[in-house]
Order: sequence, then structure tokens, then C-alpha cells
Amino acid sequence: MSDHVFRAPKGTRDILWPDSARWRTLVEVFSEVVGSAGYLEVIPPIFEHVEVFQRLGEATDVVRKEMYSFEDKGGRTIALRPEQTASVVRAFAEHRPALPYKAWYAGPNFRYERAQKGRFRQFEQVGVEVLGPTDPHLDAEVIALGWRFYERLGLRRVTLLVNSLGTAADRARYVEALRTHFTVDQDALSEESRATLESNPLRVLDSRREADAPLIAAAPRMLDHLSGDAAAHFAGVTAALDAVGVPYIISPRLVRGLDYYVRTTFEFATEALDAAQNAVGGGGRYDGLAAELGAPDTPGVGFALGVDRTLLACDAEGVFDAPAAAVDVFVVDVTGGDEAVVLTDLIRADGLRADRAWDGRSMKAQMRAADRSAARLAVIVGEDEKAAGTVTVRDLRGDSEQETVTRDQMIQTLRTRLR
RNA sequence: GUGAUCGUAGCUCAGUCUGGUUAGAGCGCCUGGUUGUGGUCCAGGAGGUCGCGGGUUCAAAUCCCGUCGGUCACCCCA
Repeated sequence: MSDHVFRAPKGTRDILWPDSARWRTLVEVFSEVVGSAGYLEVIPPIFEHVEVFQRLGEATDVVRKEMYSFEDKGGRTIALRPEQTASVVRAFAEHRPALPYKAWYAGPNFRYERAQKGRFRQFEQVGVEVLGPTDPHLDAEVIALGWRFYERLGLRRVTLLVNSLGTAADRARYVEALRTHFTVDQDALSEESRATLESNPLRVLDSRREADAPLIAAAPRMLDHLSGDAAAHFAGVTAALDAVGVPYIISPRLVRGLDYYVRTTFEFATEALDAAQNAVGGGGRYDGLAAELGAPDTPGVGFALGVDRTLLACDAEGVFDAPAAAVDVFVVDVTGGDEAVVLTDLIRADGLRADRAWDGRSMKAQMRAADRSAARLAVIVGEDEKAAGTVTVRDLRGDSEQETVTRDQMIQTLRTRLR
């Protein structure tokens, strides 16, 4: 053994079983839920030309200071994706699939930031994106799919927050109203918020600092600054959510971190986790993004859900059962191991799962291994069985009698006892 | 990026403040009791450069500095 133990890089970690099994279950449930609405999987590359992500907005921290970018050997400036919306929309611009284009994805993203619970440098998201329609019913479909997914997983303590940022023009007017509001009393703001005010007044609404609370509470509300068009769109979204029974809270100060959102924005928060990582998913409408990435002007809406945090919420709510056994049958061979080679192969060929012990260990050790494997049945072969062409089948979980049967009867016996 | 806190066996931790014999416990693991039977019990055993590097000291897991990593808050976000 080397004298140095390597560790996974800061902010990354290995997902071992049974966590890996939960991870897979989550993605399977997600693909079933969105698949039921006709969404099809897209698998974009993990890195892109850096400009693709710069279109997300120079004011966002995700782009400005958290991006993993580097020059490749061909002199291209490449970035590991910090999120997948930009990649999916870029793929849409490049291939121009038929409208509406409804896609889902699952995979890792990368952001260079200080890791803590529920926040990693490599983190997993699942999400959907739809390009084409402007219909508010589509916003509601997307939101409802996120909600149904959490429901199907078994989470009960998820809250849906919705808001509208209005059209791009509404948003610009609102930003100015906010700037005025905060600037008048900026001495009352925290130092950090005064800096934020310079670059992006919307984000001041997101501050968790106590000093800022009074001024934020008194700030103008976005929903009061909507144009008639945007207000009607938002009313359409909420009416559709009402119609399908998805509960939501209108949250006039909900601001999301990516600058491309217009009109509908939403966030899924869990009460099962501390405030620092309670945002388990979010999304919204991004009508200008496709044009930014070179496609004809095409509206879009979507969301991304954090797999790591969702799994944390699942653990907090105890939605997963104890992990299942890895195998059905464990072969114990005390004649040297040659019998186990053949028997495990026969059992596996029949569609059952089988494992065995290695290195010629004692029967006691092999039986212990059989017990720990969580297999329901043991197939035991000693010198007697080998000579007689039989095997002994023993129930490891119940109290039924063990029996010795011919090799021809083995599969049938295992099948019967597993039933 | 800022501030705080922690890092001792595979895991969970005691020991650190008040430096001093071979660094401990529980669980897990291995072997045996039971030369053909696991899960309980009993006995024995393996396993640690006390995160890493430097300093102070006769002596450092223990004090000091640095560094890496975890965690928490801010920031940001999923």
C-alpha cells in the first residue's frame, strides 16, 4: 500500500451504495414523471464554449466567479457547465428540433465555491426545458411536473413559491423603482447589500442579513409593476395551478440567481432542511435566451432540481425503505470452490441473483458471509453433496427445514422457496 | 471570497483545557469454541506515522504557526 491516501478533490465526493441506489431511484422516478408528459431525454456535453454561459448574464456570480473555465490544447476557452439550461438551449439553437421541444436531463454541474452541506463543487441536477409556446398553461405544466415529482418521491414538506418578474420592460422598470427605494435609505442597508445595490438591485431582496429586513419589507412589490400583458399571463399560470390542485404561495420578493428569467419564476423549498440549503429546485421562463444563443427568438420555460439536496430532504423525511438485498442466493462451497463456479453460473443464468465466498474459507466463515449478504437462501455443497450430485438448500431468513435435492431440482427448489 | 469551528482505528467517539509509562472504548472485521451450518453467546487477534508540515520542550495526540480537508454562518445557489 502506498504511504499516501488520495482523497476526492474539495467539494466532490464518492457516492457509494446505498446512496447510489437512492440516486438511481430518484432519477428513475423523475424520468417516469416527466416521461408521462411527453418529455424526452437530452444529454448535452459536460463542457461548452465559455461564451455559452456568459450569455447567462455577467452580473451573476455563477458566471462571474464560480465558473470552471480553462483553455484546452487547441486554444479554445472551455467551461464546465455550471447549469444545464444554457447547454440545452444551445443544443436547441444548433439542431432546431420541432416545436414545442420538450426535453429532460439529469447530470452533473460544476461551480467553484466553498462547499458545505448540500452544496458541492460537482453537484447533480435533474430538470426539464420547453422551447416554443408562450402559453401560461405551459408554465403551469412545468411547475406541476416538479410538484408531482416530489409527491411521487414521497416528500410531504415541500413548499412551492411563485412570482412574476413581468416582461423584460416591466423588469427594467421595477429594477429602477427598487434602486430608488434602496438608495434613498442606503445608510440603513448592510455594507454587503450596498455593494449588491450597485450591480443588481433585485438581489438585495434576497439578503438574509437582519439589518436589511425592514427596508426589504418596505420595498415596492414586483407584482405591482406588471404590465397588463404580464399580469394576465401570471393570472393564467396561477389559475391553471389551482385547476390541477397544486398548492403554491405567491412570493413577491422571490428572486432567482440567473438573470435570464422573465415573467414566471418559481422555487421549491423544503421545510425538512435548514434555510441555507432549503431551496431544492427552481426555474422560470426565459423568453430571450434562445435568441441570445443564436436561434430565432423562441420562448422557453424550465426548471432544475438539486439531486443532492432532494436526497437530503428524502433522508430527513425518511422516504426510502431499507436497502434491498444484493442477491437472492448465496452459494457455500466447502469442497474447494469449483462447485461454486458452476452453481452460481447456473443460478444466474436462470435469472436469479447469486454470490459466493472466496479464498477457500471455512464453512463457518462462508455461512457468516451468506448471512451478511442478506440473501434469502443458501446453497450448500460439501463432500457428501459433491459425491451424490446434490445440493443442500437452506433458508437463511425463516425457520423452514433445509433440504437436500438433486442438481436438476435445484433451480425449481430455489424458485419455490423464494416465492 | 469572509468569519467561526472541528480533524485520534473501517465507523462513532473518549483522551487535548492542566504536555510525561507500550494511545483507549463501543460497533465492525478475522480466528477459535462448534474438524458440515450463519444470525445469540464466550475467548483470542488484527488494525492507528493521533490529517499533513514546521516550531517550542528533556518530553507533543495535547502548546504555537502554517497547510489540507470536513462542518456552520455570510455570500451565492440546487
